Amino acid sequence: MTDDELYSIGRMCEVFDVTPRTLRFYESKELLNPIRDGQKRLFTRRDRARLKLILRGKRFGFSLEEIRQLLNLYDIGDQQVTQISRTYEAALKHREEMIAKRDELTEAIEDLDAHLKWAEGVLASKGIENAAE
Amino acid sequence: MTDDELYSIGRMCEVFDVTPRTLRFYESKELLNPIRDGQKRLFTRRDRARLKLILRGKRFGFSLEEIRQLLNLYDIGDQQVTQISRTYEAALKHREEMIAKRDELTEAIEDLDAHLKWAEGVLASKGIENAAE
DNA sequence: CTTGAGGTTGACGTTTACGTAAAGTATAAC
DNA sequence: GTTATACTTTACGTAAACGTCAACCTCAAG
Repeated sequence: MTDDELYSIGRMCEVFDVTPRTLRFYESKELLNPIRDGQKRLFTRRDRARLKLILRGKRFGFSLEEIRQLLNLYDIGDQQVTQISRTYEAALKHREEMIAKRDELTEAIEDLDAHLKWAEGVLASKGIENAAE
Repeated sequence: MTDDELYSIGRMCEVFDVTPRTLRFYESKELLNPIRDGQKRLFTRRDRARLKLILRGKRFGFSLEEIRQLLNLYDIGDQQVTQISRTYEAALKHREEMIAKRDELTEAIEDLDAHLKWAEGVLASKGIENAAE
């Protein structure tokens, strides 16, 4: 296929805006499995895809452990059927969680909007008061 | 008004499903300002509203410090105009962040859906294979 | 009066998610 | 050959967000 290039740790850091420490840490936690060229790590397309998912998950407030569970879904190919269906169930739950989170976010945004509008009102009237002094 | 009841720390813990330690910690961080009856804390309607926002913020992956900034918007009444507009600006930025986060969540959900569908396919065919043995 | 329920203030411990040196290796460039 | 660049492992440090005692108060009930 295309894009089966291998990235050095430095390259990874540039592309994803993380530190080497972070990547090594994720490897130690078995979130990434870079191959080796001697000592050096080489990150595959799969590692890059996983890292993207990791960073995404983090932004949503998931812990690395939660994310680790989830990552299994994304390379489900080489698992037994029972394992796949377990992973599948977990993913379904996760999906529910994400949807709930999105709904709550929507609510929070609307909430914030209301307060922003109110603040605009306050700013306007206080501006007038101050201008009147 | 209505609902100006004061909650004990125990009551708060039941209602919001947190520990006393958490509430005291939030107070020490100036996220909550319970009044006192002697030594005992009494949480006002305002504290409850703030706690709700805190827990919400946490679920979205915001740090307590970020949340603290935001909380200011919600009782903006007794601030100077310059302070209000600063708070307002911060809230606008926060709003952008939340919207971005929601969009990304939507993307992530669609992404997950695709993988789920694929997994369904795998499960179906593997199920057939296994049934054929 | 003491007992229990519910609260208090320290203060040290823990987990997560890395940061930050310290010291060594490997390779390409001068 | 040494110098710079990029990387390595090992290991202690740190910030955030609480958990977990220990020792104390206090007030109503038996």
